[in-house]
Amino acid sequence: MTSADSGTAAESPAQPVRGRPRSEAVEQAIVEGTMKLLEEGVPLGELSIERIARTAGVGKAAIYRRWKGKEALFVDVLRTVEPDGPELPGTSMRDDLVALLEWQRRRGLASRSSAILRTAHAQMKSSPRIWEAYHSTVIAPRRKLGMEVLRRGQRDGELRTDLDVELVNDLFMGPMLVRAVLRPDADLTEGLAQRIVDTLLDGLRPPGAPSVGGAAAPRSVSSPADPAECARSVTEHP
Amino acid sequence: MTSADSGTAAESPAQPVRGRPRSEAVEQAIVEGTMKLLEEGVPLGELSIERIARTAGVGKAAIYRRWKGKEALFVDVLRTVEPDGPELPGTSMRDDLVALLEWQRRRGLASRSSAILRTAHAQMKSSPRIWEAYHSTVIAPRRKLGMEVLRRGQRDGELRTDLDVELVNDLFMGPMLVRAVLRPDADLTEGLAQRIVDTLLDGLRPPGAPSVGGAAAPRSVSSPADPAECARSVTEHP
DNA sequence: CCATTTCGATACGGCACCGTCTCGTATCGA
DNA sequence: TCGATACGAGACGGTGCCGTATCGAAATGG
Repeated sequence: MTSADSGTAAESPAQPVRGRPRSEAVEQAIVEGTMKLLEEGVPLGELSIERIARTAGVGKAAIYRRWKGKEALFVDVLRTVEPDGPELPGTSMRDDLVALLEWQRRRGLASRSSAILRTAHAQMKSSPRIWEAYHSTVIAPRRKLGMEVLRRGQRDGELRTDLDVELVNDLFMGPMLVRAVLRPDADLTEGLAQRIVDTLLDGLRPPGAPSVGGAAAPRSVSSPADPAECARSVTEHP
Repeated sequence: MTSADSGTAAESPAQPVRGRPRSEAVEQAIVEGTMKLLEEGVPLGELSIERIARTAGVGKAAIYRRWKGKEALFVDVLRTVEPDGPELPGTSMRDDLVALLEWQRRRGLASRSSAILRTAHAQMKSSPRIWEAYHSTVIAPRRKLGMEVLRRGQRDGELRTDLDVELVNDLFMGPMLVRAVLRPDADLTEGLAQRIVDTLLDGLRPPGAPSVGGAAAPRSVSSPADPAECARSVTEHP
């Protein structure tokens, strides 16, 4: 994708590579060294090419030969470290959601992924390029996956159809993301994914649906009687 | 309270201040300048005493006279910028939760608070002192407040008693936090707090409990018998 | 009036890093 | 064998920041 060149480049169709080829081992050492530093909690601001070169045991030139600067390198590392998305069982929306959340939970437990995740979120405000790369390669696909699961759930009668799937997606992912990303000391015990999904489903499942727990009376949720007159009452704050 | 403590000595009980007193304006200029830089997205790693002094229009010595270093200053800025917690209406658990989430939403919309919040989260991994200060002065009290609201809700029959309040708290706060803190481009439209709380409550409310307004059907959520209650359904979603 | 302390400004030596460039060596294609 | 390129190492001048010190000018109390 964008800027792909900077990445593990060397994809030149017709290239009469004349001299010594670039060492793949050096490539890996650089990325690995960067990840190691990131894992140790070194913020992006304290990362320097010289320090990475020292850690990786390579010369500075070897890095500048491949990447334009620290930022481009970081984007590549971001893409490299990202684990593959979870495999969805496909048996039901509920099971798929559990799988998605369970994957997030494990990811939060992995220090490598976790630390880099944090740094990425930290820097995205100051560096639109990093945020752009991270969003398009990591967040967007995962989010899209969640949406599809939810929409399928709506078709199959596992999820109320009167709700905005964007919101529902955040209702499911939010709690786990907060624990995995925002709070380093949070509880991420086994079974958390199921608990979240099932607790939420108890209210999200449409009236007559079978599955885990029985649902009860029908409910009509969002049909405002008269928006005009009840519009405020909660909206004012000094 | 703002300033004048934590960082440096300052609070000496009986001090025969002999010479020229420290200017309160200088104090404010320093904190204000730091906030301005933080707002602009400058990460903590790129913040320097010299840059702060330049921005604030003060001498470096004026800063070193008050704070031990960049970290101590940042902790003080953190405390200063943090807005007061929300006032809870106390009419019901549901209303209190809406107030809590609404406060988070507004906070997410305020660029100042938001940017500093992000930076704080970014740096806490690498700097335990900052995380400690931020956690004890900001996160812990707010979290405690949420817990109390939920426990009171359990006592009053507004919330199922078979659920872990820690988890429930994350179920409520997670979605809003994700949008406010993690995703800079997220949707934070008016009425989001109500939508989250009510959608979740539809499953969190114990079986036989009456709706907010009381009376009638257990689960008929939005049959607005009470105008104060129908505010939740105001969504104006694009 | 004078000692004391703060003010902005700035000079100081030191340090880490920047990005480029040059070594001597290693490794490829021709 | 030879030209080209990559390798680690590190020299190079430049930049920005560090934390301290010093300056003359305010501002306070005794």
